[in-house]
Parts: sequence; structure tokens; C-alpha cells
Amino acid sequence: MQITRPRGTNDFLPEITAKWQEVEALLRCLCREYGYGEIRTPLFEDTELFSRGVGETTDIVQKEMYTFADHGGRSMTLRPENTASACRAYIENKLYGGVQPVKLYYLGPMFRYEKPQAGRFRQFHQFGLELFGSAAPAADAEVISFAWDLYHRLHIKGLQLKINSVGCPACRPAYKTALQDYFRPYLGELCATCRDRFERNPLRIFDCKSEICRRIGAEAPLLLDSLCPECGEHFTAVQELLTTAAIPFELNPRLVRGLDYYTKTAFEIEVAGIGAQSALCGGGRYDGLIEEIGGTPTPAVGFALGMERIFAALAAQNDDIETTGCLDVYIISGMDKRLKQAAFALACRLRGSGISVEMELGDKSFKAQMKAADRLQAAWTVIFGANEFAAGQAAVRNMASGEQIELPIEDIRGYLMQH
RNA sequence: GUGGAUGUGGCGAAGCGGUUAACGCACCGGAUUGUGGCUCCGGCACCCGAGGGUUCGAUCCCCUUCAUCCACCCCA
Repeated sequence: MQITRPRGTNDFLPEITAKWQEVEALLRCLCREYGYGEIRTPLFEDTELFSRGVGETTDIVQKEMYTFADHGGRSMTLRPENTASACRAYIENKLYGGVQPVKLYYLGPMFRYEKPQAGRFRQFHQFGLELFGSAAPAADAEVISFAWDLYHRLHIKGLQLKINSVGCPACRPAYKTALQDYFRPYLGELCATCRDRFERNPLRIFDCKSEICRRIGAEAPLLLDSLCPECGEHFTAVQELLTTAAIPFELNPRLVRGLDYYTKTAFEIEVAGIGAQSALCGGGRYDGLIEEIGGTPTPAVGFALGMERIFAALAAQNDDIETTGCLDVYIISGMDKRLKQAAFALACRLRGSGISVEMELGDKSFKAQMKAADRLQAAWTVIFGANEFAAGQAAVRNMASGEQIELPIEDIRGYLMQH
């Protein structure tokens, strides 16, 4: 039986990774502009970090984690997201002791045991920001503008920024009760999953796609209408900042994030055309998370984006990332051992000068080597033949023009450097 | 976890219960014993996803399984 890659994972080949590197370079460039420094946390953590941080009731914790016992009997989990780890690191490394806010970014693989489909994988890659230690609305706006800025620089069109406020411990519980009071009479009419959601997380009933639940939910009270003064003012301030920054947004009172740790601002940026998983990124404020996992109460905002979805969006819009990777020189040589050795030595010397060089490692025919040079789109070929070599020379051929000159071997490097 | 579609050589793609599984592209070699992009010639599937079964006989029929894609759920 042929061994294949695990379900929901990908082999990214050079043609693809070249594009990833371009996007990653842009991300790092933006991080420099916005003042975020990279953090790299372990790919696996104590299981409890996620069950507490992400939330026991979430789908991620209940059925999507790659959990295993290590040889010491500790329960470990492959990270399903990076925010909990970043918070843990913030506490563990006492980053609260320095200048606030602390602004971090991460980029790397995450793991969730889900059934793959368009835009969803078991190992996928997220880039994300975490801004610790500021409760200011401007912090929320900065994080949102980063995401907005990024997609614009990638020329992704048709973006929809949706924002909402999911309240805080001061206003959400009362709202939850009010919501349950509203839905209780209709309990029998709701779909099976929503009946389940009714107890666990009634907010999510708004997310239901079933006709009946939608209709019933349409009349339900909105959290936006019952935010406490603090959350209300905060949300208004965030909207004002977005407006002054000319970032168009859409208020979506039904936007509910799937992770338990969100408070106040929640946002999402979507595009059409990449399948059912249309969110390019999602994030918001999580003022309670650091305390939840053992730190002192610290306000924080952040967001995460899916790398794969960036490429899905670009593909859907027939756009692509430009990469440069043309070959400078292909060295051709005859079969003779001394010719091969001279060719190899020249390859080493040229590479040391920053010139990209390919050569036939085995013993393909002259014609086959020429063909290979053509196919690799080499700008130049250097040809080691017996006659020239006897005179200490080799032929240098410009592949585009077909012009060819003979040069002393020691002069080739200088000649190529000038052209 | 549930549902739908698909699974033929590196890629795309015919095919039919029956002796040697089309074709195109790619790849390799040759036509010029030292020179590319064109042309011509030749080579390239003993496993037709895997395992069973039906049949005189199955790539084509049945069952199972695996994988891929898409959707639900949920999310990046």
C-alpha cells in the first residue's frame, strides 16, 4: 500500500511555497510598519491550556483537538489556534512587566481534527496578531485596520468587514437570559441543533441556516441593544475610528464568534467565491482570557487569518502572486571526466558570486543538456567542450540571442557579473 | 460525526462484460560522432484506488474499504 499524506494535510511544492514566501514577506513588512514582533510558541501545549483558554463548550475543544499522552503520561494537544499559547507566553515570560501594550504576531501551522472541505484542513496555517495590555478602542481599530490593509495590498476585491459587539461579563449574562426567555416559547419549533444551543450558547441560534430558526430569530432581542454603557461606548468609539480611517464596515448583530473567550468587539472579513468557508480572517477582543488561564486581568485584542484562504481568494479572482526565480546559468559539458570536473568547479565559483547555476549531474547527451538549459529558461549557458578546454577556454552563450563567444575560463565569472 | 459526487499511465481524458486498455500533453531517446525553442521517428499502464464476490471471463455488475472533492456542522 502506498503511504499517502494524512487526510486534510498538504504538500506545498516549490512553485507554491515561492508564493507563500512572497505573502509572508508582505506580512512581516506590515508587522514592522505596525510595530508587531514575532513570537514562536510550541506546536503542542498542555491540553488544559486549550480546554480552559478556548472554552470547554466549543467545538474545537469538544471534538477537534489532536490530543495525546506523552511518555510521561501528560496530556498534550497540538495547538488548534495560537491565541491561548500567546497568552500563556505573555504570562510565563512576564511580558506584563514591560512597556504596554505588548504587540506580537505569529505565523505557523495549526491543527484541528475536522473533515476537510474547501478552505478547511486538518493542518492549516494561520497568521495572527495579539495586542496585550490596552483596553482602548483604538487597539481594536488598529488590529482591524491591519487586516484590512493587508488584503488591500494583496489586491483582493469584494471584501466585507463585519463587526459586532458580544458584550462583557457585565452585560452578556443578562442578555443571555433575555434571549432564552424569548426563545423558550418556540423551543418546540427550533431545529434539533438549536434546541441544543438553547442551553449551551443561545447566541449561536442566530447563526443557524434553517428557515424556521432564522424566522424565529429575526424578532429576537439583540445584544447590541442591551450592551452595558461601557461596552456601548467602546463599540461606538471603534466604529468612529474605522470611519475616520475610511474602512467600510457592516454592522452584523448576528455575528457570533465560535470561541468562548471573546468580549466586546468581534469582527470578520469575508469574500465570496472561495466556497462555504468564506471568512478570510476573524478576531476581536478577549479581555477575560489572560485571567482565565492564570494571569492578572489584562485587556487584549487580536485576530487570526487563514493563509490557505488568501490563496483561495486570489485564485478565485484570477489573480496570482508574482515570483521571480529564473536561472542565470546552465553549464554544459562533454562526458570527459576532466571537463565535468572543470564544469563543477566553475559552478561552485559562480554560485559563490551570487549567480544561480544548474548543470547536468549525470551524463546526459550534449543535446539533452542544451534542451534542459532551454527548458529551465537559463539566461546563459557555459559550454565546456574538448577543443575549447584544451585552450583553457569555454563558450558562453546568450540563450535569448543565440550569440556565443569563447572566453578564458577564469574570465567567465567576471563576464557574467557584468551582464 | 452526517450527506452527495468522484477515483483509468506524471497530467488531462476515451472505453466496454470478452483475444494486444484509444488519444492529447508531459517525459525519455533518436534523426546532425559538440549546441535549445519547429518537424519527424521511437519509447513510456504485467496493480484500470484497494480487498472481496458474481461470471466461462470484469476496468466496466455487486459488496466492503480507502482516498479526493463538495456541502452540513463549525471555523481561519
